[in-house]
Amino acid sequence: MGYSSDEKARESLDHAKEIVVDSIAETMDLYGVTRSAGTLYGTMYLEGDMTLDEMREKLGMSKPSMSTGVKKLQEFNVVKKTFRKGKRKQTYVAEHDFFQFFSNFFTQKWEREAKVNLHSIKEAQDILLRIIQDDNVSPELKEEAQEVWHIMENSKAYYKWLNKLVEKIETGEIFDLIPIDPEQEDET
Amino acid sequence: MGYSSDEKARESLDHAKEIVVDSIAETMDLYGVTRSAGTLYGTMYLEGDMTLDEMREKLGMSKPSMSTGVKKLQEFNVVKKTFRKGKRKQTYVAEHDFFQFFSNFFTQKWEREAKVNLHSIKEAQDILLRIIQDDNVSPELKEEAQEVWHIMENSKAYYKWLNKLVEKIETGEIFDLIPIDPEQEDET
DNA sequence: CCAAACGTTAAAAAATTTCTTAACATATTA
DNA sequence: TAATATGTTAAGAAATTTTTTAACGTTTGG
Repeated sequence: MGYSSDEKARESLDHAKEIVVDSIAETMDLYGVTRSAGTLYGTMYLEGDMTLDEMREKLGMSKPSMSTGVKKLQEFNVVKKTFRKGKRKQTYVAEHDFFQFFSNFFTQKWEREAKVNLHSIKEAQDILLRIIQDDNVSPELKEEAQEVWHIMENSKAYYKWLNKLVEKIETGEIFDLIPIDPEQEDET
Repeated sequence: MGYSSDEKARESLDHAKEIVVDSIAETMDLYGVTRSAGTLYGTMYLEGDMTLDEMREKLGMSKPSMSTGVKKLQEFNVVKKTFRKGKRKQTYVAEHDFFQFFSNFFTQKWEREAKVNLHSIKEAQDILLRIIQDDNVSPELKEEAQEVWHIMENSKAYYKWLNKLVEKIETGEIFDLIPIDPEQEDET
């Protein structure tokens, strides 16, 4: 009894998962993560911890693809290795707290942005200063150099703010400033 | 007098700009914007308003590339059309307030993320609920459906928080919560 | 200590994306 | 109104990225 119902239900269940996994993949695509890595993350998010072979089977892709996909997700700090008792194969688990995902993903990028750009600005401003202080350079060029110098100088405030934002997120202070809404009652 | 100095100075100045433009392009690459669009933005940021032909010449690329590049940047709300007096050609200007850039760029993505995912979750949860309430489905499958339902339910809080964050940024409240550091004195 | 399993790396193939050339539509000016 | 300038679209070419197959080293279990 209910055997055929189970078959249909299984199909529905998988379909429901697919909808959300695709949605997660599309979202990650927005931020420059490839769709397949996004699908991988989404799948692990809903299925729980998985081995490379389980991923391969689920996504219908090759094992090296899974391996490199997982590696990329690990770079973003949203997937970690785990152990499954008695199992020989390595398993991996997706960060399933999206707040933590947000934190790990964006702070890493913003930190890098601030660092890289502040460094470039320093380098560029040094060059510009040498032009500005060189008496053999025409006033027109000096003025242009000064303009560019100022544009760069002004942008520093942004990168410094970005670093502050990163800190507020890493310490969790951000959730004092912008609280997470309390959970609603379950409907089930 | 100083003519050869000017030539060298011009070269230095351009080099200084390039360093920062490259840096900006690399940063935008981090967020999934192509390097050429990033370079385009960075160039406009330092050079001021430009026509498509000026971009073409500066970047050494074709005009249609410039056209599509600008269009993409407009989608991200970081480039706008402007008018240059007496000029027939259309000019474009890059958002040169990085705080505004940040706001325009990320709130758009986060808004989309929240909308797309909340919609998918609704759709998926409807399907899952039908399984859960179907008496012909085996308890094992029901339980799995319920587990997945809960995972999805829990994630809603994140998307709601994301919408709050977007609002705080759009209204500028975020800068009350995380103030921009006061500018330092000029060194020139 | 041998054999099989596992995961990664390397090279080749496939797919996608980006860019260019060419054609087109629209608008401007003479 | 004709001729030219401007920007976009479309189709093809080029380049890059992603994926797979194959080979390799390492580990584990018999």
